[in-house]
Amino acid sequence: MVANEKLPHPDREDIELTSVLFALSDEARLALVQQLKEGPMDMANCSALDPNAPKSTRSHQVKVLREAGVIVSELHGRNRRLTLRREDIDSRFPGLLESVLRG
Amino acid sequence: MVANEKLPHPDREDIELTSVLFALSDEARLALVQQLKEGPMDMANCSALDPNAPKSTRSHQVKVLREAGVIVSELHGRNRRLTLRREDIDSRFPGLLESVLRG
DNA sequence: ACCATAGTTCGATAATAGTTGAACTGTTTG
DNA sequence: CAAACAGTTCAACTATTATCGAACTATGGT
Repeated sequence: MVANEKLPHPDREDIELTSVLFALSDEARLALVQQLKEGPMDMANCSALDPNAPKSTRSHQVKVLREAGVIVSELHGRNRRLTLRREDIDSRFPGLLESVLRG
Repeated sequence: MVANEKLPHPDREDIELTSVLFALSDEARLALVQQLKEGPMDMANCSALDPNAPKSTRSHQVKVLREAGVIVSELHGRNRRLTLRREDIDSRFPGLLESVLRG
């Protein structure tokens, strides 16, 4: 049913505040999240992920956000489609995303 | 007028979101901030700052929060009185502290 | 089947952060 | 003024993160 996952994502109840705050405490990662507030987007199309940076670097930046539970990264064609876990974060930490996405 | 300061604090407008998020992304520092939401408190009385830890360690933990603009550390007798910069943070990033202090 | 695309993973290295003891600064108390 | 108190600063060390090239994996297109 679900697109091939393979990459681990924490369950909603396992999302930790400190991990989320850490993931968002980096300019590049924060910029990506800001971009994703508009809606899901393929990694390849995210201008927030510096296209000049090596792909291993971009992959790592996405990984930190994924492992913290901030975004979902799912296979979509031969791309990775990134989606902000808005409801999960809102449910765990009401108001957090809203305030961060404004900043 | 103001108690002897010496330690630098960023002006309100210089407080950066990523620095604040980073400062709050550590368990020990977050616990201290949680404690300070009740009101100002002297370092020496903060149970959130592990009393068994060396004072250089406690001093460093406080420094990160101070330099990020999360707390004020002012001389008060021979103690340091720590105060959450609630209005400054609220003004810069509305809703952020409220959501973090609940988590 | 083959090749290109879009990533992931691994291993090495660089950069940033955290911990701590020792020496130092400023303040209150005797 | 001297000792005690409360912390800061410094320097060395450890630990965690970030960056990046190279090899690998999976999918789509021809």
